Amino acid sequence: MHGPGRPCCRRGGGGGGGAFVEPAALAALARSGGHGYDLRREISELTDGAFDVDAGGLYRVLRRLEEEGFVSSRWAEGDSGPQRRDYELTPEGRDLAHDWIEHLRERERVSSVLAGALASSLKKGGSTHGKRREG
Amino acid sequence: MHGPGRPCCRRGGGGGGGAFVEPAALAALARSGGHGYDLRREISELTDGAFDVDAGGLYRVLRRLEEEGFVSSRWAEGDSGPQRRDYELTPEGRDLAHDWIEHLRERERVSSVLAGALASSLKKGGSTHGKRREG
DNA sequence: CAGAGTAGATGTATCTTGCATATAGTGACA
DNA sequence: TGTCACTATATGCAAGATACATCTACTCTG
Repeated sequence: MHGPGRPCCRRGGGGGGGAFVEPAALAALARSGGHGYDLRREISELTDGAFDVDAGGLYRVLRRLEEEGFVSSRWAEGDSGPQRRDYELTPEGRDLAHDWIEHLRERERVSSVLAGALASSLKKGGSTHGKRREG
Repeated sequence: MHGPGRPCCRRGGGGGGGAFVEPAALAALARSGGHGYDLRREISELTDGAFDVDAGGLYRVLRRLEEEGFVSSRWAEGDSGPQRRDYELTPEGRDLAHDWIEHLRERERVSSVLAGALASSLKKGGSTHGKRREG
């Protein structure tokens, strides 16, 4: 997005500038903790159904986050069903979440600016085309 | 993001849900048209420097967009310098831009909701951790 | 046993991005 | 002339992210 080497949302190549699954997982985790399958519903509720995470992708993110020390997990003890893994944010995870807040705010702003620019230019151009360098 | 097969920002796999370069290019194009190198500055100005596109990536997007019929281009005729390619939005490109507006608005909303959820949960949890189910 | 639902995980294709690098014309400078 | 910087376009490559399909495993229902 802007600079490389940011601790959050920038790990190397590209991929959309950090994307949504990671912060969504963090947000759901910060709200309710628990296991992955529930986290998915939490995310869906948080965003009013606008953002529905792929289950496989969520587990993948959760495990990556754990590898990096941002969440910790353990198998739940009550075993009356399929094994559940309970996730919890670590202090580092909360720091990461803080970084994400700023990043998301900026993304919000960029989205807004871009949408606005698109809307105003399209309105001006109307049905022909919006090139106002028509000498 | 939500459904597959959307004409805009969803072409198959992943990649951040459509990302920013394409809509940024569209926005710059809708505002001023012109050639790629200038479009880059336009994007930077549009977003107050918050979003600086990689030049190579921009050209790549521009060409893809052209392949798909959303922009058209031709080599500029005044040749007192390196060859420039002038880009222009096609009517299809304006339709795509319209789709992007809605998509960006939603992205704006999701970013906002996620940032808000993160912020409020983190505040509640403070230094320990915010596990509690609103109860 | 078959089927559905919960829960977790992996494989793979496709896409996006950032960085490095190549090409090419023009002007500045030694 | 040779080199450097700037404008302008373009490609190669590595790193990451996502969607979809698929696999395992446990439980309950019929």
